[in-house]
Amino acid sequence: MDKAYNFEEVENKLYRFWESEGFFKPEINPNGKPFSIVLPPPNVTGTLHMGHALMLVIEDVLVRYHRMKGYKTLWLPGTDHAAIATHAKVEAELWNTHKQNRFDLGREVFVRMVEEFAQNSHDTIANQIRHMGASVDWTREAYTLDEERNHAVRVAFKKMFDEGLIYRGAKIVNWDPRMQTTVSDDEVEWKEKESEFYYLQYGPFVIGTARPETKFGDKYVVMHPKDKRYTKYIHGDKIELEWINGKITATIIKDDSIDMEFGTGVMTITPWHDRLDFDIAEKHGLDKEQIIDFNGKLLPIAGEFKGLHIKKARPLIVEKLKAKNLLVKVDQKYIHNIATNSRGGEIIEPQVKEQWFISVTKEFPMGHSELKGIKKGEMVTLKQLMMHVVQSEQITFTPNNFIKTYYRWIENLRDWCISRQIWYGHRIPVWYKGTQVYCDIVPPKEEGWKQDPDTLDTWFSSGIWTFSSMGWPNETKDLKEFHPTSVLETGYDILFFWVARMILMTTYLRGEIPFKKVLLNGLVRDAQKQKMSKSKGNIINPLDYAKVYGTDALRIALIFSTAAGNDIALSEDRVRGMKYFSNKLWNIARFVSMHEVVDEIDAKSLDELIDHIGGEQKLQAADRQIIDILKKTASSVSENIESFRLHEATQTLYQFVWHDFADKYIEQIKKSFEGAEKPTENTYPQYQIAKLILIDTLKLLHPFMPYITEEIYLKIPGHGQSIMISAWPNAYK
RNA sequence: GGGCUUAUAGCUCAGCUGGUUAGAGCGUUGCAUUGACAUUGCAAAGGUCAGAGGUUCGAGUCCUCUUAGGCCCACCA
Repeated sequence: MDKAYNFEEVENKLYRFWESEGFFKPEINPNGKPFSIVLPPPNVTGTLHMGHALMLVIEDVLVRYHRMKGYKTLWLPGTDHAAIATHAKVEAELWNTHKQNRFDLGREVFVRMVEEFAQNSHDTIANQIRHMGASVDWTREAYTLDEERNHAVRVAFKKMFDEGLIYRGAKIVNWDPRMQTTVSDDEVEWKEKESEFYYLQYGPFVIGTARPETKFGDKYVVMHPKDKRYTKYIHGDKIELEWINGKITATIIKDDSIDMEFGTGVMTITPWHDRLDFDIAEKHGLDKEQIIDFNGKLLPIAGEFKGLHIKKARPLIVEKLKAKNLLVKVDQKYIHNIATNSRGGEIIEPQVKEQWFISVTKEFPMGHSELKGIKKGEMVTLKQLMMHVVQSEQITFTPNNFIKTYYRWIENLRDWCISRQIWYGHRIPVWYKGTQVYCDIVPPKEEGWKQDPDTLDTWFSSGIWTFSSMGWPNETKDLKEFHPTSVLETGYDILFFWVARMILMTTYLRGEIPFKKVLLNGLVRDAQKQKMSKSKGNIINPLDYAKVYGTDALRIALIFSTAAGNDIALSEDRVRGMKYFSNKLWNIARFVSMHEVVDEIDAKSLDELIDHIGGEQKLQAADRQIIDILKKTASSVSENIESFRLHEATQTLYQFVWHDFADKYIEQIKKSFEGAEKPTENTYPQYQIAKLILIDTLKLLHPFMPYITEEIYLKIPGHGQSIMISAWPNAYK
């Protein structure tokens, strides 16, 4: 063996070897029980980050372990078109380089541009996945926006449309005036901001607002029915008052959603541009008027301010209010939260707009059901399905405290707005002709139908990923064999976005769960526990570490020190330490292979060897001891992997390899042969014991450090075809 | 406002269902060693397990409260 382990050379060589031999395919264990994971498809928005690396490692450990245990193991790879994220990225770049937006290019040209970008990202990402050593079955790769998946999306949409779960409605949505699209509640990011807070004279009342530019249409004044200050006003009373652009008639509304403690306890409402106001208006059947257009400019209702952008209009409006003596006072340092689009950063302007929604509270008769406790024909809602499968423990969570978070999210869940006005994504399979609406998988044959211009929220297609990636709606062989999947492993930050949506879509569309176990990993932070972000400049490309210390070192460093679900502070020291560990392992192998086996027996396993020498009692004390520790290590590693305590498994292995095997056992062997020219086996095969212990150790380490273990394994005389497909060492007597 | 979560050696963290002298990596100190490995070995220093109370034969581990962080959700006109 070479003096040093050359990981660069080995990694490329071995990955190609594994892949070309078909070891990543489930068919390598044709008769095993199925074990399946779908890779959370990375967004094609650029390159993979450390979080992806962690995800790949955890999943690869589970997959390699099960494969060695003889399971028919499928790890299905793919990438996600990520609709808005990819679209935003390309449009931003277009603006930076050419000062153009998508409307300047037109739909077709722009989409082609995004597609090209997506393809490049895909290629980079696929390469990175390979570098990490991920044993995914590339022959089954899928994309959330390829033709097959598009078909699946249409089928899913149509079914939900036909059953009335997808509906079109004018509701208040989060509108991004710059990107010209709606975004879902989950995509809204709230940012704290300090601004002025104005108190305005509204007839006999004083009302407070941070947004005077929305107040033109305010003709309802709302107070709490129990507020003693306002008992003389009765619900429905009309009062005349002077307002920004002249006299108006206001109507008194009593509603208990008003906070009596806040300000004067009185407010006016702007139903078109505020969710709470919208709800109050809906409740009492009040008028709603649009004040701001979809570009953020004031409409004719604003009178002289018409056509002005709200940012420019505000100071002018305040000035006018002041001149009219309607401005009572201004608080300067009012801190409130403003809604921004997490995909672009623009301030969200709530708007009432016709959009497509999935109803989570509408009752429908359950279709085909393999869910425990829910029968076909039973009336259910999507919310109930989502709750049920977790409450009944058909799906379990690790760490399980996330269950509570999950429940709370569902309890507060509103109908899911699934339409977007961006261009990159699955086009909504609905066509219009006059007032007619047509929904189908294929366009209507007659002329004159126009397709809905909107695209679907990216999470719609990711929601069906566990089965669309296996060929649904066709009942494929894979689907029958591998669905529901065994484990869904992903970051806890997309619990709502993705995990919950998959549960929703899968229980509804297939009447089964998407996965049996959910394993959530934490965020990878830098050594100072800072979130990695571009603006902080502390992003580490996983491959940078892999290049310096080897992929194996990076892999085991990522899982060595942190329990599932906790955030990881990844330090370079840790990765370097793990490189030293690879070196240790390499040198153990060198030592063991230095000595030719000259004994009459060349045993294939420790059991065989022990039998040969006449039973365990014939072993020397040191040998018996190390074999004993190995057995304990093996069973604890298996146990820890199965219960997702991967860090425990690696710590146990580290301890065993370095401190038990190398420091104690091998040092002891060296001593026992001290002075000898060249150690020989004689009658007691101690080097064979060491070799066999090494082989089992390599196997136990293989899921974590696939490359170096394989490289050593292949160098040991009498090895098998590959450690990847060798049997997991759990069968000691 | 609601929920989750963290506080263990100088630093970063393990410690699963409560059970003998609390562990690892890095760092620190001393010694050794150059035929597997200096990316080494042997040894050492270093912790009132945030604080208070409780349950228990026994608590870092369970319960209550306090203090100080972190995260998520809701969103205040």
